[in-house]
Amino acid sequence: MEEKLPTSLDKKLLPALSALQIRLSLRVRLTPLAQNIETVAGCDVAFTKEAAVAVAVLYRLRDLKLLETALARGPAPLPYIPGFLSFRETPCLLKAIRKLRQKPDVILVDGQGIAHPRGLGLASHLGLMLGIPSIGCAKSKLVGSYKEPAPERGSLSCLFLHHRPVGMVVRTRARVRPVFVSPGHLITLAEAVQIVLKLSPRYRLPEPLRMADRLTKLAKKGRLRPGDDK
DNA sequence: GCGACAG
DNA sequence: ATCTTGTCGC
Repeated sequence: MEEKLPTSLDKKLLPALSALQIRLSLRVRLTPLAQNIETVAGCDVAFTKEAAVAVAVLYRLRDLKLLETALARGPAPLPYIPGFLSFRETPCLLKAIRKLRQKPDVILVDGQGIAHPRGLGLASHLGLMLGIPSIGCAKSKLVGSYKEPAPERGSLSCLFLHHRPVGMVVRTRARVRPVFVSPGHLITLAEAVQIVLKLSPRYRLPEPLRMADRLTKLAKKGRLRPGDDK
């Protein structure tokens, strides 16, 4: 006898989560980085039924060298609901990022920063919880409007929401679909864009996100040693 | 009523 | 995101 429908959540849950996002968004700060950035962490999650597996990788920005990796497993609190992704992925991602031996200067996240209906995308949520500067780099947009950027690598086009610039549509590779960059926390849009371009010298997605995505899928299928590379 | 809709 | 074979292109 099935009593609960996977798609029917408590009627009071989403309104409560929306209120929480609005409250948290007021704490997000879009300020210039206080110091030079040496390391950037990339993170991603993969799901299997109700379980989630997250991976955090640490890169040295200067030469894009992989310094370390961390893995964590956990449950998926909620199903995927547009606008509430952070409540599904944040728990496991936090565990993985906190496992890194060295604290990253910046966190790069596969999702939106402030380019969100209530100004608190996954990247902003994670940065705020950790108190670390964060950048949102999504493969597609959630909200806002923009003009298609030029086909050359490095071309930019502002993403607007309510007449306000909340992100930048960035062409990281010539003639390839652009990515959507938005500041998460403790960083400016301009700084976020520069870092993403620096981390994407050859492929559409920044190296940290490509690596995190690859490791996350390896961990889901085959086995992945606690401390393993490539 | 008709689209849009991070992962 | 996840489910999946072959296939077009550099």
